[in-house]
Amino acid sequence: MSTGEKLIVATQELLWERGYVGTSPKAIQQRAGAGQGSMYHHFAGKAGLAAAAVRRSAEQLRATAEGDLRSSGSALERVRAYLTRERSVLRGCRIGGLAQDPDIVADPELRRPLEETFGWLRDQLTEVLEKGRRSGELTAELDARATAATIVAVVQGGYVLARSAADAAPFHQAVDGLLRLLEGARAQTSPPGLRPGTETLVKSLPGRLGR
Amino acid sequence: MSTGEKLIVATQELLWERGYVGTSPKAIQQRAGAGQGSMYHHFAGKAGLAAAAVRRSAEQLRATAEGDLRSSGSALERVRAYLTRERSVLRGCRIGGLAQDPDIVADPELRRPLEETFGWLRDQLTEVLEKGRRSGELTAELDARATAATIVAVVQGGYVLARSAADAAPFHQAVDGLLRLLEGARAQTSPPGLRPGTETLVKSLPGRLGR
DNA sequence: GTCTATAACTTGATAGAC
DNA sequence: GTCTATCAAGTTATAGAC
Repeated sequence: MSTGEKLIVATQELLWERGYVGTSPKAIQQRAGAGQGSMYHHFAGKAGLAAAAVRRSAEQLRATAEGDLRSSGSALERVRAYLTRERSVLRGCRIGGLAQDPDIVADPELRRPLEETFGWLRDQLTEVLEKGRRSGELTAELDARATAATIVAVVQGGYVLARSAADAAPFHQAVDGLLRLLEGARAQTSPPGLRPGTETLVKSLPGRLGR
Repeated sequence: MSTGEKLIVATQELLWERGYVGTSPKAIQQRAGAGQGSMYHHFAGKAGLAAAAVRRSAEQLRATAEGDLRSSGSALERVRAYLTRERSVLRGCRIGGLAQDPDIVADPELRRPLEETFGWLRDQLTEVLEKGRRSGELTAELDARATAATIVAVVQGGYVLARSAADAAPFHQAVDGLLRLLEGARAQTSPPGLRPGTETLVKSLPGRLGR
């Protein structure tokens, strides 16, 4: 691995662990096994190196989410795959965690990858939900765009609750609560073309929020 | 206001704006209009002062949330009051934002107010939802505890999305999506004692997720 | 490309005068 | 109680040797 690469990887790790404000060039150099001169030769200071590291982390997050959301199955199964993927909950989100950092949100070049990542993620989820709605899996009243924002927010907020409690449980509880609510958004009427009797409709109700 | 008070207030502001790692004793002293000696006379260094400030912010957050959740109305109306209260969305949560700070979560004295605040908040919401469930307003299948975690997570995650986008819209969208899902958790059968006809049941369905 | 030296400044705290 | 002086260590670079 080149020195430039090592510096980016070290910066990614430190940004995740300590944020931008809490990460010093010295710490980056030590972790990367590179000297001062190397760092300033390859990058334009701390901000330039951080920008490269944040863009890299954003790419990786996208690749991972893409795997979950493009899995086979119904819309709800894809959303469930995304929500229940294994995560290092107590470490938090590599991208979302940076949103709290004042120097990240103040610098457009550092903030843009965050905005783009969450925008892309909401777009992907919106598409999955909208397809589920149009196929008759989800209720016609579902607002796919708003629901997508809710899903992403639950994950990001779950991290906050887990780190506050030093325990992953609140994260999983929040996800569980969301999944139950989403199951309540399954269409009660059948997809276009079928005509269920009233009895079918009524019988399906008690299980609306069950697993 | 006493010098001790001024130092606490200044620290509260700076913790909100810049986090713990990003806040220096010097900045606190300047904002409070106090010298080095004053600060170290009243508090045991940066950590001690921060602990007092975090506890103060936690108390204030609780008082505010209590006002929303103890308002009159149905369970859903109380939850809605909490979720739609006016917030300075782009500033983020004074308490939740600190969960990202490595030095906050590493120090039990600094992290405990966060854990207690979110624990208390989830307890309050659980109680509101459970009352709604038992009264027949909400579906019997609702998991009050998990749903409470989801609600808190949406707010905290909404802040993350808004700060990432430098725009309050994603916050409001996430809350909107959650409120629509919660309306889908309204009981379809009437409270115990009433016996609605099938017609009423069917007619109520199309509005399940509407406003 | 990578290294060390140096610089100007900030950080977090202590000492002691008043 | 509040102030200024002082301090060792760290921060974010730049300069120039190799």
